[in-house]
Amino acid sequence: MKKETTKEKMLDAAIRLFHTQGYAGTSVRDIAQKANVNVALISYHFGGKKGLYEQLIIQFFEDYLHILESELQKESESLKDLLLQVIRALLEYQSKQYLVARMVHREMTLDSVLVRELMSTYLRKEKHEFEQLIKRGMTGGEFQRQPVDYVIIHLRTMITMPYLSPHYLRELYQLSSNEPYFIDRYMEHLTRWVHTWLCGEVKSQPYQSSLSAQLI
Amino acid sequence: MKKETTKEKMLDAAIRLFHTQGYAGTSVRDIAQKANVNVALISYHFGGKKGLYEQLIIQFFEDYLHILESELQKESESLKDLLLQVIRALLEYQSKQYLVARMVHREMTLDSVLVRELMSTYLRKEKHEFEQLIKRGMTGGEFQRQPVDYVIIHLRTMITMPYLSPHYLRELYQLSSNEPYFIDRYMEHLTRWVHTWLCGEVKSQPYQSSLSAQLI
Amino acid sequence: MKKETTKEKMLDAAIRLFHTQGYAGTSVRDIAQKANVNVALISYHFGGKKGLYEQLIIQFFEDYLHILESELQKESESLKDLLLQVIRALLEYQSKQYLVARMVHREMTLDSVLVRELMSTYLRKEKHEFEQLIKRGMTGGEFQRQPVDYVIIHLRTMITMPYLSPHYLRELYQLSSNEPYFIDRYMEHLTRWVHTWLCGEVKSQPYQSSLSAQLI
Amino acid sequence: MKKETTKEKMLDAAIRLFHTQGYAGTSVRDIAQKANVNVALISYHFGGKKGLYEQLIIQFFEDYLHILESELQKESESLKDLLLQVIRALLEYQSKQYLVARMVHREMTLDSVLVRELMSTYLRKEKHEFEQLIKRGMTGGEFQRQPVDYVIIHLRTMITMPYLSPHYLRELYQLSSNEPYFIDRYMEHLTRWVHTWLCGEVKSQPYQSSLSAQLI
DNA sequence: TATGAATGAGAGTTCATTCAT
DNA sequence: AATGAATGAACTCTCATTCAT
Repeated sequence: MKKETTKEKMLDAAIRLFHTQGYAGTSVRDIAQKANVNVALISYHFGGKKGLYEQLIIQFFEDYLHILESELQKESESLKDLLLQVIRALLEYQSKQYLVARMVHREMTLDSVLVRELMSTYLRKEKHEFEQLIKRGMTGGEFQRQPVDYVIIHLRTMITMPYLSPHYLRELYQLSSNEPYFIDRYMEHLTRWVHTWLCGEVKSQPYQSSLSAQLI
Repeated sequence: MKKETTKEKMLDAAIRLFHTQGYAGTSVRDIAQKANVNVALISYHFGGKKGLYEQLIIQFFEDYLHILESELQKESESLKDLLLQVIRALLEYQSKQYLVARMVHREMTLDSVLVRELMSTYLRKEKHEFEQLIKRGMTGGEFQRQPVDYVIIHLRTMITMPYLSPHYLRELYQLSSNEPYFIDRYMEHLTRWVHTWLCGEVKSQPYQSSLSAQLI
Repeated sequence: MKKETTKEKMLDAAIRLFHTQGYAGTSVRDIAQKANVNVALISYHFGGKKGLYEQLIIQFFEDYLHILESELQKESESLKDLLLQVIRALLEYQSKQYLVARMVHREMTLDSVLVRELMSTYLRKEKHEFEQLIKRGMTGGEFQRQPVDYVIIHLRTMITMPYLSPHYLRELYQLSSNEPYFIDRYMEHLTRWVHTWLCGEVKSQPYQSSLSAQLI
Repeated sequence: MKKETTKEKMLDAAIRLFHTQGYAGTSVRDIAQKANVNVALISYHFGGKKGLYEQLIIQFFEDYLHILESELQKESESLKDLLLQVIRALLEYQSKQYLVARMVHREMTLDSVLVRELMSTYLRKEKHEFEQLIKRGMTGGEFQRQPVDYVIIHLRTMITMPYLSPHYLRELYQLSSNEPYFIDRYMEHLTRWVHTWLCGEVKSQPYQSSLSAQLI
């Protein structure tokens, strides 16, 4: 087993606590205690609580965007398949580190200088990439013509929802947004959404799914 | 001009600050200063910061549920129209006091004792009401058969989205979730969603809208 | 006996500690402990350690300048007597609160924003008042003509010396700058200085003083 | 170009910072950063912050006293000239390393164990040397009889003044105590002081100086 | 109701020093 | 001789609440 460095221990502890209690609700002493390291090391290694926090968020967005862009460069039979592939990749990435994902998405609901900066760098790019894809599909006739903005908003809402409302899903539907099982099920739903909504395909027969039959 | 009572001044100030900085990020001194009242009065009137906070949240949910339930008792031509009427009412209610709405929805993304209590009282009821409506529609053939849970999750996600991601909408799409204009536009989108997704109506012709034509 | 208010207790304790250990060498806990009050009250009443410090210094200079100006407006037989009267008044004022005086004069040897501000407000005025007096004496023939600046520097140096070098005086000469006895003795010296140096009076006979005879 | 050793770099940085912010107001990290060396080296080379500090002060006094004593052993026409020669030598020494001089003289205004030790070793010797000189002059009739102690205090005050109040001189009189020009001008003043005060010479004519005429 | 003072706990950060390398 | 990490104590200040008036 690989030994965790002090920095890693601190990052891990911080993620857990920020996720549960939020940034302002978490003290550096909490973090240090959970990580079993000296309190002063947070300032030493990250330049303070805020620095640690921002490092986590920025790292998340860097990786998130990298996945989005590299997925979009892959080849695919159709734009529809490409889109579904991208969606799945983003869900899986978030699922893999769902604590950070939840922390980040909640942070983005606040109105702060940091949030505005993150918006104008990462989310602007994300929006641009989605736009390109959707517009190409519309031009090529694969996607139905409709307001692009609302499509993207709708799409993004559904991609982030499991990490913005994990407790709602868990408490009321016994769904764990961080388990692979959930992604498979959720992808079914999203696939249907892409087919009917975006491509305008007529469903010739009633809904059928071995997996989710019991939920009807 | 009506004079604001001390309690009202405090509530107003608290809403603004909780909305901007979150609960833990707001101090009672901030609130008292913004409300221009003595700090000790927060403990006196609300039994402390937490009491003030909970009062705001509970009041929101009480009203929210009341609207949901009273709308559901109204008569309507079809369940589809009833559903759309409910959606609009909930959007309008949240829009009317969007600061509280944003505060509440963000709070629900945390994991605390309070959240779990709110879930099991208010959101459980909300889920139940939606379930009744959807299931009735499916039984009667008005709605397509599909997993009810995912429909509700999808529905609720779209109803709360404008108040969970207001800054995203504003920064990247110049959309203000608290303006009546937005609700009209957003309802168009949701109406289409209900028609195609829930009712399975085939769109015989390309998307047409005088309002949003320029967005295509 | 009059009861000391909390603010007064804090000011007293702060003076003693700042005097002994300097500003940076004194902690707010030291002050609070010595004053027997809660630490938080320093921030509450003075807006922090720095605020308390500055209040002490500014108060000193305000009073110092007030004494200087009011003494200068008194009537006197000669400018020489007026000057000596002013010197004595300033020495007595400093002696009365010698702890603050020492603290302030030491602070003025540092180079900080605060010091520059104090210089350009209080010490500039002090310089101006001295200048007026000296120049009047020179014009009237009472004082010998010589570089005014150096006279003032010399004068001020001697007025502040007992409070800048109290430990030197105490350790090596057993002189206590805060005792009335010292002022009388020191005034003898300064009187001679004013007579011979400023007025150019010839000393017709060897030095005679009942008080200081033993020191020859 | 000569390369500065690590120890020298640290000493230089320390002098600058102690001079500006005082001992307690300067952190070892400040020093290490300014010197561009590792923090731990301060403890390694000097046994800690205090060690570094004391080394600077003791070095200053050692040199100071050495100059005083060696100047006093030189031959001179008169004691008056010898005294003036000593004064100039001490001013020049302090001027050469005015940062340390200022730091040391300010430190001596505090009340600490270190200060008392320095007093009883170096300043006691300084006092003794001055005493010898003055008393010899009085016995020989060259100096006027008067209280020796006050003469020495007065003398020492004027020798240290430029390094105790450099900012006062700079801000209000545009005088730089560390420039050779200043010493020349200041020596004029001190020479006059020695002549009139100590030797009791009658000034037969008004003050005349090509250098300072404009200051009258 | 309303106020300003007071409280004790805890916040984040910096401190001088020590340690293993 | 030099380094970067680590330590535990101390720093100033703010926290939510309580108290007497």
